[in-house]
Amino acid sequence: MSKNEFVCDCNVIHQEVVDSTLKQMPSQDLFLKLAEFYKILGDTTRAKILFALDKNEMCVCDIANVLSMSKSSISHQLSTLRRMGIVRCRKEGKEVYYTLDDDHVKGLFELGIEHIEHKS
Amino acid sequence: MSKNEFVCDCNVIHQEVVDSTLKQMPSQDLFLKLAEFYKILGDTTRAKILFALDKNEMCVCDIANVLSMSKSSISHQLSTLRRMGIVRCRKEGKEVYYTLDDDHVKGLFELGIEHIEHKS
DNA sequence: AAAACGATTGAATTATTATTCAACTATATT
DNA sequence: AATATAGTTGAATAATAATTCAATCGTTTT
Repeated sequence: MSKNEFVCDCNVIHQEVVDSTLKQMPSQDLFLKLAEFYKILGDTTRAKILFALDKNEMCVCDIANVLSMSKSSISHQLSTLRRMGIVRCRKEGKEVYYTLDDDHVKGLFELGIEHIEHKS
Repeated sequence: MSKNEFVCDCNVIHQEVVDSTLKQMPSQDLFLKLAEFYKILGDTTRAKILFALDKNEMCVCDIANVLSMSKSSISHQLSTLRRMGIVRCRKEGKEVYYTLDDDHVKGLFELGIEHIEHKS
């Protein structure tokens, strides 16, 4: 039985295409990891933070000021970026300074800008 | 007055850094467009659809079967992808066939995979 | 050692996205 | 023309993610 009644009620399924595609599909795990990665720049706050950090090392307060947002929300975002290994931080007295720690983010930016320019 | 009391209660702001960064920041509009673009692959459903379409042209029902999801949710996602100019469709009888219509998506994929491999 | 300050954290709230469900369109088949 | 089928759509619901708020931590200053 190749047709899954629960998924779809059609009978035009191109079974060969479906099967061959299924065989080539990466694992769910890979898709989850990819999605996690792309989500990084899929939020303007994070994108701005990363863009800013690409220019200068900054403390949380600086970033909050650049983005005109609360320290807390910036800190939350920084903590997810840190967890993902996209930014690194160093403590100096009471302040915590952040820097970019990933080579692929810049590539993402460029690709995105290319896309936008191409589509408009 | 350079210090914005409403944003942040600290007084360690590195004003030169903040100002210079602000000057270099792209417009809010650009960030919104970028975010919209990155969100495309930031969802496993869409990522899978695009990966599948990169392999073969498929009708909605095929895609639903590859992903084991309902026609409706696939159709919703396809409509946003179409709106963004990422996929194209062609009608043939009752069926609608979709194909990839963007050069940057493949680049995104590759960059993402690179990132994942690098970080693990 | 107390107070002040920069930053972080967890829980609650708000905002945003994805999926489902039911109704509907358009084409094809009888 | 009536019925069936592939796909779409809008509104409702469910799931996810971002921000706020209040409390807290660690370091420095007094």
